[in-house]
This record gives sequence, C-alpha cells and structure tokens, in this order.
Amino acid sequence: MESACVYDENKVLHELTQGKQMTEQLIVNPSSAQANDLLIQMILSKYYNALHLLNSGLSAGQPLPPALPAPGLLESSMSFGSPRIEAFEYDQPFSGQQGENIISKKRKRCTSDNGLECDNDDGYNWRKYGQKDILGTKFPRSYYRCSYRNTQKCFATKHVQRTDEDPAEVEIVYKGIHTCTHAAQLASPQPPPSPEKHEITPTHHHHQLSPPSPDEMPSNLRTNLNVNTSDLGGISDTVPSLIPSPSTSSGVMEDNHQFQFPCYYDSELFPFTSESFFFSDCGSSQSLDFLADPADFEFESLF
DNA sequence: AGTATTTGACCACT
DNA sequence: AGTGGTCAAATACT
Repeated sequence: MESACVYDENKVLHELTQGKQMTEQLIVNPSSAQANDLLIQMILSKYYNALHLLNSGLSAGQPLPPALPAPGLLESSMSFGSPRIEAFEYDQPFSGQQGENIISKKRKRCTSDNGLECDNDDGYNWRKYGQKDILGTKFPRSYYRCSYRNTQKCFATKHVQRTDEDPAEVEIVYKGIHTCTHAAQLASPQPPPSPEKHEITPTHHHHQLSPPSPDEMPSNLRTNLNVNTSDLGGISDTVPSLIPSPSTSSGVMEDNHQFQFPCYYDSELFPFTSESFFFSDCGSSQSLDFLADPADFEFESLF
C-alpha cells in the first residue's frame, strides 16, 4: 500500500467490457426476475471493481478509504469492549435463499475475552432486536438492525452467530444496505484502519460478488461517479441510478448524501455488501471474473 | 428520563 | 407443526 500504484488500464477495460456484455445480455436475453437480479448485481460489481481499480491508481500513494469502517466508532454507542479481530473470512457471499436479501456473509475471529465482542466492530451503529436459538447450533443467533432505522429509514440488518466449531469465531450475515448518514460518514476518507488480513473465499456456486454499499465508496469517486443507464431501457427502473435522483428513490434521500441508492429493502432490496468492496489493493488487484468461470473465482486479498 | 437489551410471543414460510 | 425472523413489553443501564 505504500508504493505508488497506477491502475491497470487493461483490467479496467476488461471490467467495463464485461459489464457492458452483461448489460447487453440482460437486454437481449432477459431471463427470470431472479436471474436478472443476479445479472444486475454482477454488472454493478464490474463497474465497482473498475472504479476501484481507477481509484487505486488515482489515489496512488494515498491510503484507500477504509474497506472496513474504522473500528471503534461503534464502541461508544454499544457497550462493547475493543476486541481485536484476528482474522476475517469473507465466507459464502450471497448465500441467501430465494427471496432472501443476504448481502454478505463472513466470519470473524476474535481474541476478546468472551469471544462475543467482535461482532459489532464494523463501524455501524447496531441495535439488537432479537435473539433466537437456531436448530442444530450450540449458540443463539443475535439479530441487529441499524440504530438509525427509525430516524433515517436505514433498514440494514445483520445477524450474528457464534460458530459451533470455534466459539471465538462469529458468523455475521448482513442484509440490506446502510442509507443512514452515519454510513456516509464512514465512507469519508480517513486514516486507514489497522491492517487486518481478510481471507476472501467465496463459495463456488454463489459467485455473486457483492458490490459495495454506495455510501462506502470513496467519496472522491462518489462525487464524480456517473453511470449512464439510459441504454438499459426498461431495466433502468430496476437498476438504481448511481446519481441521486428523486425519481429513483422510493426512500429517503438525505441532502448530505452525495450518493444514494433507493430504498428497496423490504421487498426488492438491492444486495450490496457493506464491507466487501475493496477486494484488492495495488499489489494484488484481481479480476472478478465470475462469468468466465465462476468455479474458478477465487482470490485472496489484504485489505 | 432516555436509550439499549432481553426475552417470550407472534407471524410467515415451508 | 417446526423453524427462523421480528415485535414489543419488561428490564437494565447510563
């Protein structure tokens, strides 16, 4: 991360070309709504990846915005300690069932005293609203929603569960995207968090790679981002415009959001991961080549 | 007093 | 009927 890096033009072109091809496929050969949704997600992944590659070059010598929200932001509002995340595993992205809006799924391993406290270090403010014993698991699952659910109509949720194999490890499943202003603040450039290793091992069958929550995109990109969806015709109604537009939003559009997505959460939630966009740094940028061969889609990255 | 968490009950889905 | 997810009243905390 220290050495200056220039984005790989070919890689960017590759990503954009794939995005274009997928868009054409969507138009020419529309499939089921679910398949179309998947395609849309992949298209956006391509664009996001291209943007990130560009950003890597543009911000050469500068730290990237944090892929993970800065730890510690949450601790003032949640009575949790300061667990140290030992490892991060991006596990089974998009493993949601039909109609399920899982946007990311990952495991964290903690070294806190009780092994429970690492599940709230993602920088967002979560409020626990339920706990449930899950069949076949030793530990109950805790359900959290964004603290700004009521005030800002932010419907992001997650559930956290300790794994049977290793109680120190928790599995976190995120649903929904943050639309709260707090999320936007997290996306602002700031000193990068202490380096953590993130092992990203998407499962073979679910090769949908979640693009980032838009409010976590680099602000310098957010301000300049412009994705033309005019060619998408009818599907432009289902693809959230990256440019805030009253007509695209069924939800709240905060004035201070330079970049916002529509609120589809309850029914047609658009699946963006909250923490999984910046897969690569300058030294290990990867091609997210799901379409070529999803089974081979595998990468590992240091954030 | 205001806010967050806990927990039993309820609901939707299969 | 069983299960997972959510609600909401009670409780705890600051």
